[in-house]
Amino acid sequence: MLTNREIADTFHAIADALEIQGEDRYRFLSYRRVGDMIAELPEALSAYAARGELEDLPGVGKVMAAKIDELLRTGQLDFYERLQAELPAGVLELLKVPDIGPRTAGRLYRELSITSLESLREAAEQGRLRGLKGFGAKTEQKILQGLAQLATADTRMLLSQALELAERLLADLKAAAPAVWQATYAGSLRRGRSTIGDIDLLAASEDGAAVIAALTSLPSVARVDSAGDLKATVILHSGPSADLLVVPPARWGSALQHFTGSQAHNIAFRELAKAQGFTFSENGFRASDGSLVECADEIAVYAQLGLPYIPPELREDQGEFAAARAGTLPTLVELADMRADLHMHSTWSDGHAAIAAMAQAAITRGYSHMAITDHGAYLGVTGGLTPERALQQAEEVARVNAELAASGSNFRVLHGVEVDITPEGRLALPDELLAQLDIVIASPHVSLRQEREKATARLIRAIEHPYVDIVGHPTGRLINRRAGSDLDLEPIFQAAAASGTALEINAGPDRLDLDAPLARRALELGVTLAIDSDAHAPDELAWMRLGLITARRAWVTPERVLNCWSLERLREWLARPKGAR
DNA sequence: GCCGTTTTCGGCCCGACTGTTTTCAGTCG
Repeated sequence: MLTNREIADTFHAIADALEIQGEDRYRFLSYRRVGDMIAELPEALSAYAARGELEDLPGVGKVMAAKIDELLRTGQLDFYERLQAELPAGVLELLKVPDIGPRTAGRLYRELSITSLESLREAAEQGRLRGLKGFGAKTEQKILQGLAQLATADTRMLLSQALELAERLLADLKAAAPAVWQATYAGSLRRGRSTIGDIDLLAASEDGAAVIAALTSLPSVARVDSAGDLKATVILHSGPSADLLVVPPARWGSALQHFTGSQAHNIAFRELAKAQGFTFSENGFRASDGSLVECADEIAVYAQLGLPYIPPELREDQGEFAAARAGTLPTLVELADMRADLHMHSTWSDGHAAIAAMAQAAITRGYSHMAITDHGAYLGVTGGLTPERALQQAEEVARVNAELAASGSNFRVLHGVEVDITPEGRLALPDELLAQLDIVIASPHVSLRQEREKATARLIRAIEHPYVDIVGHPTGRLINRRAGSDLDLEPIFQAAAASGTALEINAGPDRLDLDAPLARRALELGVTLAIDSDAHAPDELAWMRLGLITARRAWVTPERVLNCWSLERLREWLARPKGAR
């Protein structure tokens, strides 16, 4: 059975092929929109198909539904096969090169028989491109540069890397350009996606040219790709590119809304504006008489169409407009709601700090409690806790709590463990020990390549274990390095909801697992969530921010998150038999 | 190819920057 990802890729390929062939704009756009929609879908397409709901999906009509159905049933698509026969797959690859779009790709294929990145490079090096009408030496150079860039920038940045880079760039820009009144990052970074392609920056200033000049002369900038009076694109020494847009302060709101996206959200928003007699752009709302309504903040942008403010993390055209109209937008969890971090390690296993030091760091972050959850001994985990050492650790936790109480602090440390889930779904520590601990996280660390059926049964068995409170990083994915386990998530979420087991949004920068679409579906099915740093050092408690952003993208409210509960409420929940939670 | 608070046909988001074509198409976000 094809995954949503594979089917989305097929639709994107169809859209690209149709566009290169010069098909009607709105025909290929409809394929692209459906591809985008499928990529963000919370449930497997087969589930919608089984319920006969394909045509209820936005942008899917009879034709699209039949194509999805054919892909699900046969694993291939006749229509797509025929397209591929007309247009070699290598031609679609050309679209990955910056500055090569569908028109250019089509001409390169038809006029120079270029069918791969390799043959494109040869043709450019031999100076054959400039023979084409409209192509000069400069264009040829740009294409060669684009090909080189493609070879280096093959993976997207982690959210954590992009945040750090953007914040440094903003600081540098503000220092170099006094004319900047306000500046922030926008794009997929502001929406909190788990990986980021390039950095989008927005600055408010009355002197756009000065701000653009300041950006292009920053030491961190390797190359200027384009630069006008209002926007510029630069390539950074560290590899990624950054786009800067400069607008007058009076247009800050409309520009920020425009530049934050997503594209799908913007299209839907602009269609709404149109229905109310406006055209909307980064400059504001233009009425039919030509007058312009400027918006200094985003609240005014949404208010113009009678909508409440929609937080950036929700702007994916995944139901946020309907919720906004109905007044049912969620009150998203915030950093200030977080009272605890319930998954972290100390020198008792593979962490780098003592329990007391981790507690101090947690106190500094404003938490009221935390759980220390060192690894249980199993297979390769070095220094994992044996039952004996776990009991010794309990004494240290008690000492730390006694010292905290003696110093007048109300902060408390819960004693837990992160126990391994064996390939069969058993736990790697004895029940007698687990029963004595305050909190138990069970996580998969080994045998992550099991068959779907086995992997699913394994996780459900752990979820249903009477002493498991949280399942940590449920899929085991590592961003850019390892896909998660092949899991049937619906029954897993149902089991978690029914058994009163929380599922984790692990905030580790390369985990973010569950990711946002999965966490959103888990929430819909009634699962309680935990958002935890999995810190191995005091500084890493700051990773909570990444988990929080991911949770917000999943429409998570504080009520549904263990970490947002008071210590009393959490203790009460932990003390209850699992079936009664 | 889809779709409906100007509905079942006629629309479909918007604008800046670049190169090269002296008036704009192509690309991008």
